[in-house]
This record gives sequence, C-alpha cells and structure tokens, in this order.
Amino acid sequence: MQETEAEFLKKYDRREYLAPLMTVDAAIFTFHGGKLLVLLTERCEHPEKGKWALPGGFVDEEKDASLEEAIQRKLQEKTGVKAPYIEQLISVGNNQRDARGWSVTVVYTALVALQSCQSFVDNVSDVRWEMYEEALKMDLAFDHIEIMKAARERLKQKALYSMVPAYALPEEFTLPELQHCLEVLIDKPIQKKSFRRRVEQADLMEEVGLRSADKKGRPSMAYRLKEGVKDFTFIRNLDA
Amino acid sequence: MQETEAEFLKKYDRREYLAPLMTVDAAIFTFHGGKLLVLLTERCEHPEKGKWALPGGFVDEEKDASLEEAIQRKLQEKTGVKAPYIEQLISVGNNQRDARGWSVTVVYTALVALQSCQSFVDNVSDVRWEMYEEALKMDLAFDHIEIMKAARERLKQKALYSMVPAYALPEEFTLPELQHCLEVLIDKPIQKKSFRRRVEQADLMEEVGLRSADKKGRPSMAYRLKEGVKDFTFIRNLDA
DNA sequence: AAAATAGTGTCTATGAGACACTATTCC
DNA sequence: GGAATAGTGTCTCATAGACACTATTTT
Repeated sequence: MQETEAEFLKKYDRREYLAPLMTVDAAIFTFHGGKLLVLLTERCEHPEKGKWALPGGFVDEEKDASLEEAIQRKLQEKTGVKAPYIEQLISVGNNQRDARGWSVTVVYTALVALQSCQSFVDNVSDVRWEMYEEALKMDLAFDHIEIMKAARERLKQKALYSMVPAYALPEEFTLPELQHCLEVLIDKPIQKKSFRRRVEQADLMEEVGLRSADKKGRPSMAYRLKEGVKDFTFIRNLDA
Repeated sequence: MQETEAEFLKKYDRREYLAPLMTVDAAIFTFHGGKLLVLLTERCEHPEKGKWALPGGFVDEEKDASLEEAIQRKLQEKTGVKAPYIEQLISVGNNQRDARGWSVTVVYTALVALQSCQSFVDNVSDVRWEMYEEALKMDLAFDHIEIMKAARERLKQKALYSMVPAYALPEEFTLPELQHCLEVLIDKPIQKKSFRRRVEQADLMEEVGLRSADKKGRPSMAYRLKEGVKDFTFIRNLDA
C-alpha cells in the first residue's frame, strides 16, 4: 500500500540528516562625514574569535519564522533599530568558508541613518562603525571581505539607477548631501543639474523646510523621502 | 586557560545542532516556437509527491563543494548539459514552505538551448518542458510558483537592459529570432531599429553566415555569441 | 564687496521610438 | 510583379553631461 504524505511526515525526523550550517549576515552601511561606513562586530566565540565580521548569526527556529525575520532580529540586536532599507544580496555556501564544515550564509544589505543607532552602537563594545576604505584593509572573519565588496558594488549600481542610497542618510537631508553620497558611491562627480533633474523626475522626496544656516553660503532645502514610495528606478543610468 | 580555535573545532560536532533543511533549486528557461518554456520535474517522493516542481534538491556534502557545484549537478542530472548561463536569483527560507520544517532554498535561474538537451529530457519520464503560461496555472510543489514568477520577472528585466536572453536560444540564431524572444519576455513589441542598434553597440555577437532560406522572405544572417564575452549592460533601458 | 554654497537655464550629445524606405527571397 | 521577411535611413524626443549663469547666505 502507498504511504500517504501524513504517514511520511510522521516518520520523518530532520535530526537524522545532516544539513549545512545556516547563517544570515548583513552588510549594513551608513553615510556620515563624507564617508561610507560599514557596521562591524567582533566575534566573541570560536571560530575566528577576536576577528571583526559582518553582523549575523544562526537562524533561530524558535524566534525566526523566516530569513527576513532572522536578519531583522540580528540587525535589531546590533543597532537597536529596524533598518528603513534592507534587501537580500546573495547567498554563499561551500565547504571552505567555515572551519566547522559545509556552511551557507544568506547575506542582506541594509542602509540606516547613523544617528538612528549611534547611541546604541556607542554603548556596545563589540560593535562599531568602520570607514569602508579602512574595513577593506582589515582581516575580517570568514569570507566577509568578499561579501562586503559585493555589497559595496551593488550599492554603487543602485546609485547609478536609483535614489536608494538616500536611506543611508538622516531622515532629513539636503540635495547637496545626497548628491555627495551618490558621488562617493560611484567614485565620480555628478553634474548638479543631472542629479536634480532625476530627483524631480523620481518625485520621491518632499520639502521639509530650509536647513538652518550653520555653514557658509546659501542654505539648502531639506527633504525627506515620502511615505510608502516604491523603489524608483530610472530607465537611463548615470555614466559609470 | 583560553581555549584555542583548534581545541574548539576538535570538540565541535555539527550533529549536535539542528540546522534548517537546505536545498538548491533552478528555474531553467528556454525559448522555442515563439514561447518561453520552463523545465519542470515530477516529485517522486514525499512531501508533495506527484506534484510538478522546479528541479533541485538537497546539497550533497560529499559530491558538492559549493552551492554552484550543487546546482550544476542538479542541472546536469535533469538536462544532461551544463547551462551556458546560470545566475543566482534569490534565497527563500521560512518555517512554512516545507512540511518537514524550517527550510531554505537557494534558487538559480538558468538559460539553455532547447536542442542541447531535448533528447535527454525526452528520454526521462519525470522531466518535461512546459510553456511558462501553462506552468503559471499549475499547482506546483512548495512555493515554486512564486519562485518561478520571480525568475520570470528577473528575466524580463534582463531583456530590458541586456542581451542575456540570447542564451535561451540555439547556439546559432538570427536577429529576428532574438528580437522576438526579447519581445515575448517584455510582452511588448520592440522597434527593429532600436534592437539592432543595441546589438551593434554591445558587440557581443559574430556572424556565422546566412540562414538557409527554408522560410518565405529574405534570409536572415545567423549569429552566435562571441567567446568569453562579459555580461554587457546598456546604460539606457528599453521602455518597460 | 568677496567668498562660498545652492540652485537654474540652456546647449550639446546620445540613443530609444517611430516609421518610411530599400533589399532579398519565394511564389 | 506581389507577398513576405530582413535590414537601413532619418527624424523626433527624452534625458545625461557640460557649464555658465543667478540666488542667498556669511564675513
């Protein structure tokens, strides 16, 4: 007689099978002081103990109903905030990357405002913001250098065809600030006029009043991203 | 005294921990007879036994050194060929999608020429090419309908900014054939002139002689993709 | 007024869309 | 020659790049 699915499931026990190690990790970026920053956390357990790494860890089957919940939990634990922008980047899995054996990580890229989590981060000793250019030279745990580079590259592409990097700025920002952020990401100057045409066309932002003139020169208008705007992509990219 | 990493690893036994089920799956597309086809395989074991699904399965830690090797092996098993184009699409993981428990799948999208694997597929009873539009109406296993739709959508985007869909055609193809393939993917006519300008600009193809005139009208030039060409992306998309 | 920064006007260059035109085949 | 399909010429339109111009602030 044929076994039914219910019978099959009753007998089935996952513990009889060995599955790869499953982790979620996040490359969390922000933009501050004209620099791209990436969030790093110090590994407090073996393996790679003492090295700095992208925040992440094992999925907790009790706490996390999905990969998205798992990464949001990790992010909350390290920054104290929910990231306004998060996107799945890539998964990496092989038998070399973790000394414990065959391991898979699902990697996300998140963007946050520095101010939204600075006090939280400052009060935790094993988490810090590192300038991306400095992080590149570090001996990060596992294959996190390569993963971080892939996230950085994707962010560059986003800068060429979207305004997504705005999520790396404070909730209120000026257009010169956003333009500079994009310029750092694509490592090339952008024409003011081109940039502002795109801002206008995308219609993603609303004015929130003139920025107080704490600097020299004409004060700039501050903006914030409109509520519930969908991810806008331009049909024509900026020159790479 | 501090435990060294070597000591830690010696004591570490993965079998003490329960990890999610890990699978790799592929949405494999081809283009034939003016239609987009997707490769489906019938599930011969519980769960979801008897339903059709995207080809895939568990990573084999003995056979597969990485996710890429795992998916290439699955692909070879179902089609008999190595796909000329394969790309990671997305990973999906939650405690709902598989009745056996918390499960993660790393999904790839592959493009193959129908002719390269037709005889192989025809000789295997649990594998078949299905027209995408028909597959959409099927009750596929797990969350494979949603995954297939996501793969289809990504392929549409590729059609707007690249010539990648050419990998879904036979090795030698004509420009009208490729244009039609792109038109099906974006579900919209493309101007001949725009299309051909892009082909010329991308410089991805080489002529391989006039196509024998088995049809009415002027014979068209056949092309093939040049060896070792990098993934070309246009800075300006076609209108969606 | 000069310096600095914000923001606009306008020209050029590129490339997609539109569409009429020519070219080559079969009947 | 007519029908069908392949392929080109050329105009318009949208938008990025370039860059000079105006606007508003501090000193």
